[in-house]
Amino acid sequence: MDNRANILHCALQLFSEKGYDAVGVQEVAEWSGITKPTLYHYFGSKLGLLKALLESYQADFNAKIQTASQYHGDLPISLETLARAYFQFAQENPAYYRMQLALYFAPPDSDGAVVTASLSRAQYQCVEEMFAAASKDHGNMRGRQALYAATFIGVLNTCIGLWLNHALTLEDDLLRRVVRQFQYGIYS
Amino acid sequence: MDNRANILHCALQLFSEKGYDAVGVQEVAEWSGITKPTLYHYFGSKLGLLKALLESYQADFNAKIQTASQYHGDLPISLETLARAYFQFAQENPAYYRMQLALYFAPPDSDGAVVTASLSRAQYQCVEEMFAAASKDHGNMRGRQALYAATFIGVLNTCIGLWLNHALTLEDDLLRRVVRQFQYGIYS
DNA sequence: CAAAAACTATACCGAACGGTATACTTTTGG
DNA sequence: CCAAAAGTATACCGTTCGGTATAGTTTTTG
Repeated sequence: MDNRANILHCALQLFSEKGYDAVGVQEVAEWSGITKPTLYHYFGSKLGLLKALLESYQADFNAKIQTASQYHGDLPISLETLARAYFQFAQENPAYYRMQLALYFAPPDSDGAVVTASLSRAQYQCVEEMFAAASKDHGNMRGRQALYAATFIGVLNTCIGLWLNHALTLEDDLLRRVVRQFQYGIYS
Repeated sequence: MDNRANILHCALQLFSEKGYDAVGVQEVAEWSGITKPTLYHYFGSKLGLLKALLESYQADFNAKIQTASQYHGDLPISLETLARAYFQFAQENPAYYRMQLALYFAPPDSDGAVVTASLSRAQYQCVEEMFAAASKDHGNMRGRQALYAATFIGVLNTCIGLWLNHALTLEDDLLRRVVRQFQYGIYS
């Protein structure tokens, strides 16, 4: 068993359930079945552990969003593809999504928020570019790509947040409804 | 100067900027110009301090949302009134709103999330009841009050979150646009 | 005016914090 | 086969954590 991967896995579980600040290095080491110097050998510091964790997942996530946010001339299809990518990633990595969501809304001076900021910005930009591309076909959207990107991601995150707290299920039915509601709102 | 109120004020600033877990009791005491036993005299524990802080603000906030979420037969007006109440409270209490937002998305086993849960549920319920009342006049909405409440609050929180990070301004223009977009999405 | 209640500070508790110096074992490469 | 590099553990560092015992000072109240 790979120690490094195992530490990352245990850290993700703990961070996502209790929060980065509330989890001690000692605790991560114990859950991983190793000792602190081993953890420090691989990650250098507690913050280094968090960075490694974020990078290992976010690279994959951002790549998927990048692919899904390509605009091919049909906005409804693009929105649905994008929403599906978000829902699918969240369902495949619920613990990570929970942690990422908490870090995104974490206080600005916290360690977590600082590290997360740049990673989530890249993703946000992909979506904004999709709306910018679509606005060529939908004149009345012009100049509002940023707001659309933010609110669309916001709605998706709202749904995923509810799903993580078992307040709803991420069915295909919900996805289509949410996308349709958003899309009709734009056309107004 | 009232010590109790002063401690609450300083705690709010620190919690909202650095996060509940990352702030020590000692730190709050120093900023407040008092010592730890004084703080413990008033609040009993660190968690007691957080509870007192939440209750002192949330009572006011929930009352305002309760008032603003009354449905008087006109959904567009209700939505706008409600959105205005959210924006106004956030603008009047930016530090508190930042903290409350962070706590809402905090990991489920963290102290903050447990304390926040019940408070935010009351508010959520007000909004859901508004949509339920409105669905009598809008048949096609029936059965989706919960989803509408969640996504509407989600959009508002998205906007407020962006405003807190200086990514946009909460102008009346934005408010009307967001409300209109949401409302047209419903009618679809 | 005295006694009880409320308030505040000094000094301290054990535990946990993030992090490391040192040494020992295992693996790797010439 | 040996040496260098990588990996791991024991034991410890100083600091800060949340919380408190005790005692002194105000303020309120009978």
